[in-house]
Amino acid sequence: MNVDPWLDQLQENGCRITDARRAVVETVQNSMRALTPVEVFDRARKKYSTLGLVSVYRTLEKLEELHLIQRVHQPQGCQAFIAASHGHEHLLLCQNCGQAAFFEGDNLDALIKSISKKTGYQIQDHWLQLFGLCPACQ
Amino acid sequence: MNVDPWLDQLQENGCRITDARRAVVETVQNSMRALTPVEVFDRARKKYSTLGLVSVYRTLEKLEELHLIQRVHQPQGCQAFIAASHGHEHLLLCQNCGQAAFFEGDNLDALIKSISKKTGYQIQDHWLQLFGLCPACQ
DNA sequence: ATACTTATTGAAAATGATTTTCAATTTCAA
DNA sequence: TTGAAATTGAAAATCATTTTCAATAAGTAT
Repeated sequence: MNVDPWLDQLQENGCRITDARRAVVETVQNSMRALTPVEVFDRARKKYSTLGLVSVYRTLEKLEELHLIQRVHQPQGCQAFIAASHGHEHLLLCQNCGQAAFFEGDNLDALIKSISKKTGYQIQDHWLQLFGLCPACQ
Repeated sequence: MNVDPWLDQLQENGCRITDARRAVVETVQNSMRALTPVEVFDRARKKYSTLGLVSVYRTLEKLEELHLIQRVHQPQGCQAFIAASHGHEHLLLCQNCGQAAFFEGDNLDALIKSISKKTGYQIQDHWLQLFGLCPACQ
């Protein structure tokens, strides 16, 4: 089997393990911030120089399907990906360096119940994201 | 002066009021859901048939600068715009028909303080968005 | 090890969204 | 009414992403 759980998951879902995939997986896993496809491409190519951008797109698509990575929405754009949270966690992003942290412990039940009553909407899901400065950038 | 506050605002910021801008402004104001540039174009062209898509992009850009409209982020995409909220309000979106409602009254101070302490981040801003079904779609 | 089926590859072309360029037109202040 | 400057739509350019395709490589069966 593989050393890496993401590669395992890919393999279990009928994918073959290739150098291109290894390079993309490793690049995303090693990053503290969300990366765009081109950023993944540039970083991964330092180790695997013949990598194609198309393979980056395809691998990111697979990883997103398997919920191993998730898209990060920001005012500047929504093309970047980061290793996915486990369970119910939300993102906290540094507006200076982009460093990402997850947190849990939001309790929005009371709010959601109140909004549901006021608006008549049946609420199914929520997005919460915090922006600020990481310790190093303050 | 103009009847419409958005047109007033545009004018106050050095813009000229044209039929193209009137058509875009009216279209966005009359929509209960977020619209993409192409959707605005299609709707607005029913009243103003020579409108160009480029003018839609340009007018939306101006309206966003003036905080009269805001971009709406959704799993399916982030190209749509809606009339902006006034003050501190968040979006509630119907996942079936797209109808949007704003709500206020989130109190995240306790959560934010706690996350700030745990992570060391200095928190400056937050995004909160609810998804569900509007009364008509339930 | 070997052969073979099938997924994967990178390059190039195609697509789709958005931006820029430009000459003609229109707004609005003088 | 006039004229400077903003705005227009069309076409071209750009940028991100997807599709197509023939060559290659992974992994299963032999």
